[in-house]
Amino acid sequence: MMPPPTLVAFGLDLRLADHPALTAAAKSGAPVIPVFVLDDAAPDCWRPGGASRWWLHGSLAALDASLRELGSRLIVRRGETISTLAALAGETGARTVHMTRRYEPWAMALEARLHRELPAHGIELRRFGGSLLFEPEAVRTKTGDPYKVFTPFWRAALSGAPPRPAKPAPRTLLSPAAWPNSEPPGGWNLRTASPDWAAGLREAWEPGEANAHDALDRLLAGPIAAYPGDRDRPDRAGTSRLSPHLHFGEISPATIWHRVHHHGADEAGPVKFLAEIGWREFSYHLLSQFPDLPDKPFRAEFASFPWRDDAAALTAWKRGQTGYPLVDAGMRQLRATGWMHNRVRMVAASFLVKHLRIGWRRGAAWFWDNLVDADLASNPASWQWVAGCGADAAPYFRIFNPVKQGETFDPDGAYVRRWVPELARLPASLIHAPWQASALELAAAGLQLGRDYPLPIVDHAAARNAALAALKAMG
DNA sequence: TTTTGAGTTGTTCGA
DNA sequence: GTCGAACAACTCAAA
Repeated sequence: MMPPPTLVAFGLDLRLADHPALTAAAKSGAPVIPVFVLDDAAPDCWRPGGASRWWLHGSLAALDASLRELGSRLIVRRGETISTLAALAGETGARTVHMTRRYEPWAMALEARLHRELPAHGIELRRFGGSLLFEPEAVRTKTGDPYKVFTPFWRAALSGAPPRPAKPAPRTLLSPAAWPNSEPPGGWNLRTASPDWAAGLREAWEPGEANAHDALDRLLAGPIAAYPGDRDRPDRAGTSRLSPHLHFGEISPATIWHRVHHHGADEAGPVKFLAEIGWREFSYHLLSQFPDLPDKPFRAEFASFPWRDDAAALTAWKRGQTGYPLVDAGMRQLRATGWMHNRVRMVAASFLVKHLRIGWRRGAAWFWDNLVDADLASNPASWQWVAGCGADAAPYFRIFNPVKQGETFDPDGAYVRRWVPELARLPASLIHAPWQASALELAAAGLQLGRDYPLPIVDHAAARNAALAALKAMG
């Protein structure tokens, strides 16, 4: 007699390799029913934005295809999580649900409810790690408090036991006697056909576990050696581009950690790259300890900061029409590809928060809707860091100069030329500050400022001084 | 309890 | 053009 099947409820863990919840189900000898429940109505659930939904569609399709190679498949259902899982258990006779632990406040509340309420349906819930290298409660100061500064956090994390070894994907999965019905995810409208705003996403990305591993391979084959410097160059392919794969759990941080560590544990490139994985860990550590992170400034005095309400400026920022080429290039890259280079994210975010003095939550909301790697830990933690109200935040006088940043990190202007083509014919010496071009130079570049490309919507020096004054007044 | 050293990513000014 | 100092003071984490 076959034991009752186990439901493996997928979330942000859309992979087969190094998936403790799946591996445990496979090893138990019971049939495995992989399910994904889209619960858009869960309270405060931060439903994925447009770019994330596009990615989710592709990632679910890839997971289903991988499961079919093992003779299994992915069952997808849309609805309230608890009743949907209970219904599936009723249809299949399942008595156990496996899932990977999550750390978003709404997800932790949902898991607590599942833990409480599933037994009434005769179902046992088992939760597993796998989305982080270190569980948040495992990294504590000597007094037992959570860390609030990155460097001691990461030092303490690295000084303990190394992350568990990555598990291989299960080689076989037992099928149930009969598969329950699955909805066609195509009917979920995760990807809208018209208007086809996703053309740029398709060109830039391919979701799925295999592509996540390809991205890691590419990093290790070359860019990792020059990572400490090249990661800051938006005109080069110096970053890993792993963020959306990691967000959706197509690859586990433990897999990354061990492969990078094996590649060169003491070299500057691997150390720096793993520190970026560390920032992801730190953000989750913060979110799990301070669930208000997405909504409230970590430093409470910022609650009274007089953010400006300037709809026209906000729109100009979103559209990449601020008149500052590096900011505009980044904002257009975001809209076109669902991603923005990290260095440019800092500059664009700083511009919104300091030059325009528009609140960080407005910026975070736009990023949430447009990033394929939109993440409820990293996104608000990083915005708060830039705004100066976060944990371990930049000092208030640290205001990025978008011209200087462009000249330093995009010295030839290649990045700006790519994303702001109306400036493409300007020489490198003018491309980050086109308003300094003479009439002759503008004519030679076929450019009329104010018509083809905006004049700066604020003056850098004046905006900088106003931000410094406002921040000083708050303290 | 008190003390001490340190803290992702910058800019500007004046010598 | 290059360099060091100033930009503030505070909080965190460990000794």
